Amino acid sequence: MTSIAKVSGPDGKRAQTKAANRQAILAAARQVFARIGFDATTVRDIIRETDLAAGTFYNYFRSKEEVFEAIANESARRFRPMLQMVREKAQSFEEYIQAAYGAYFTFLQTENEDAISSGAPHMALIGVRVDTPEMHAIFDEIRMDLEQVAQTANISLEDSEYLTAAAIGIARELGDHMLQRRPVDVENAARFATTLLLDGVTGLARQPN
Amino acid sequence: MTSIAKVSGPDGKRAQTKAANRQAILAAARQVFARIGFDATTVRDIIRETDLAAGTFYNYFRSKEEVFEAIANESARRFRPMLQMVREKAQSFEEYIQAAYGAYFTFLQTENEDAISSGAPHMALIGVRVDTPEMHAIFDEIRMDLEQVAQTANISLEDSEYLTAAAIGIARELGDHMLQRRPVDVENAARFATTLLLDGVTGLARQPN
Amino acid sequence: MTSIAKVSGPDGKRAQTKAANRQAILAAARQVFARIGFDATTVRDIIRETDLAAGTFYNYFRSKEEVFEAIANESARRFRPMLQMVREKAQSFEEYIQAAYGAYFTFLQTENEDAISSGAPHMALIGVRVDTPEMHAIFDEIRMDLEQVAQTANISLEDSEYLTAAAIGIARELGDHMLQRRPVDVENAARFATTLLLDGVTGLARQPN
Amino acid sequence: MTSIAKVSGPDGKRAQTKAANRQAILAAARQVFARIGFDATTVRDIIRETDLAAGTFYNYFRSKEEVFEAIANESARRFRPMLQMVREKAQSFEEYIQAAYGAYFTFLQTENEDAISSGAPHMALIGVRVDTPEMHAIFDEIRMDLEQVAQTANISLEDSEYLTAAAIGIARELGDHMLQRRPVDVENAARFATTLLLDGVTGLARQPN
DNA sequence: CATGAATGAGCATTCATTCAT
DNA sequence: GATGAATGAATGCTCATTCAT
Repeated sequence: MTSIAKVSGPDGKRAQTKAANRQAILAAARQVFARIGFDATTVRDIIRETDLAAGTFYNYFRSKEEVFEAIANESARRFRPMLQMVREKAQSFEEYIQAAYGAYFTFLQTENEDAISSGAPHMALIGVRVDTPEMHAIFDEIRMDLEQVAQTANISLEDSEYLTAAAIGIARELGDHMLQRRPVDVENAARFATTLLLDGVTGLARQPN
Repeated sequence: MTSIAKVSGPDGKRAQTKAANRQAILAAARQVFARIGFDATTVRDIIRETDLAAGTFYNYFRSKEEVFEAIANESARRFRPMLQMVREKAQSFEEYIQAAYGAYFTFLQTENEDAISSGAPHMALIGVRVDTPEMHAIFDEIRMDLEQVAQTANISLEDSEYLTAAAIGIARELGDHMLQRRPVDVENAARFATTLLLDGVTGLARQPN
Repeated sequence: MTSIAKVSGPDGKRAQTKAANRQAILAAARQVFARIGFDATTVRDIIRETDLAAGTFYNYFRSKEEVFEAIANESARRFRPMLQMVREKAQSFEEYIQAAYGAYFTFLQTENEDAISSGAPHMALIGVRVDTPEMHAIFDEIRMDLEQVAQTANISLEDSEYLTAAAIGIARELGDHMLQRRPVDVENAARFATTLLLDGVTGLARQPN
Repeated sequence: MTSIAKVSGPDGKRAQTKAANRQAILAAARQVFARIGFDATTVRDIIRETDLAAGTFYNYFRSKEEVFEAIANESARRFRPMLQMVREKAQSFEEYIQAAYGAYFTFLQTENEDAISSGAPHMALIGVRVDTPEMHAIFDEIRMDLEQVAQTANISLEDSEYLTAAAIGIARELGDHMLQRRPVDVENAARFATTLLLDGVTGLARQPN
């Protein structure tokens, strides 16, 4: 129950209630998605987690897909600036990778803070792990960044796709495991991923944890 | 339509029918899952792809989840021997990695052969990409294999989990992209993954595609 | 309650039940349409008048529109042969008109027999009073028949449409009133309509009821 | 958008607003009824065609049925004086019929002027074609007028109901078709209906269009 | 065992109506 | 008196599952 419907206090303006309700729905959706997964979630599940009535849902979203997109886009919108900052500040390929993994894992931790403390199982879904236009844009950004170094490193452009895929695969899978550990150690995960991507197992052997 | 039910011709051997129907359902399920995805699939969708009647489904499976598990376990059961062979034949860490990625990508290609030729979109889901007990067993096997080398390479045991995760992340993501390319180039993907895992970008730069 | 669901007697074959259920739905729909009108009717209203379950409706029809069409087409299919017989037997324009009105009013009475005895208000809707392809075909038939005489009577073809409209208007409105009277006097209504159409008020004045 | 609500300009006379809003709702309702039909119309459809808010609707009407009745009654209230004038001026039965049909078809054209120019499909519904007390009053008036001549023409009183029904049936059906023609020829329709009612097909044959 | 129609719970969605502002 | 968001009953429809044949 997260809604604040029917706020009638001194500052309970219409607009505030409306925004609050929207947030209530989003919050409820996040929770339910995390708990039972997107596909299993019904609109009823979402509003049930709320003080609102069934019909009210449709004053804010047209479907659970739309809520999901809103959540995902919101995540993406929050993540992109971080990535941009990383790109702008990075002085070398190594730095870029290091900072990018750091940003992603930090972001992942932040996004799932609620889920982490409550122990919800599906949390990894509520990260950056979806196929939204916004998401694809992010992945393309990463790919373009990597392409630069791919050329520098004399790796044929054709495989920049594979390299991006691998980098993301590492991020995703490692991220899932990182979120399961207590305490959640962003630093360690980022270092691990960076070293692995740059130097492989060979590199990991050289600088043990 | 893959079922053999109601075969009453001269060679309509009754004895086979039962096993054949089970296979018919499994085949139909595989197709539908690949076409529209697991969650969108209904039991009706599956039996419709069959000569069988609705009720017959429940003579073989209790739910679509059970069919899915059966498919997944079947995949796992097919993949495990491959992995074991890889482990037994490998003379070094490098060889193991190389052979394991080769086996996985080959397996992926084989499993999705139908989907590949028909251009179905959800094929990646029908691979080894699920959380089944059988699946976990596979991942644990891999992890144990990697742990050996982790020790050898002087990487702390604590991170063998991360290493496994990363290796699997690379396999999954790279596998998805590999399946999208025409022709599907298993060799290339395996080489790429192996090199990256062993030596990282540094290694890739040394031996371009 | 008109359904015969779950007939399990000695002759209770599947096929029979199925046909019976279809008829049960049609009968129920006819009743409800007659009682509260098409638009006010819901699918639930229809099945409630039945022993069947909600979902069963959709085993037979895709929507209430489809039931309605089935009813209307059925009516049309029953009426057309009558009209054809009329056309074939008629030796003159007068005979055609007389027989056509007679056929229509008889048909109307028959169709609404249930409604007449139960006193339902919307019965006129369940006659031939709808816009179905089948219906239009009937009206076109009538128009073509009338066009023949229109030429014979030296009335410009352009107005055969008006003449048909007028003839039908008389039939409809008179039919409604006929159905309200007790006893329902088909003979009288047919004679009245025929005389009016042929000779107008002038004619009516000459041969009072 | 026909409402004048929220006019706050220099000439925004408050006093008019209330009456104006009522008219705005009526006008909007007329449009929507004409466009999609009464049953398909929702209160929301009506207010959406307005500058007003959803709740405001209920300050003026209790339901769409009430709006509809208001429209119908308004139509009736506009038509009755015409009919009275016809009755008062008519010197003979023929003149009465002629003038009455003329008045009705003219009225029909006027009422549907908007629909005619915009090509809306449901226009015929928005005429005099409903069962309202006001409507019945009109029909009774007509019937009483006709009864006079019925006696004069030596037609038994018992059938004045049928005669009225027939006259109205002709008017309705002919009216529908008249509205479909371009240009809408009121004169012609009135002459046709009059001749038919008075002398029937025999009469039509004598004075072709 | 196979069949396939019946079942009825459950979901998405709409909409008239209310009511705090 | 106007506003427009909230309400929740009502509807169409789907689908897993059962069961008589």
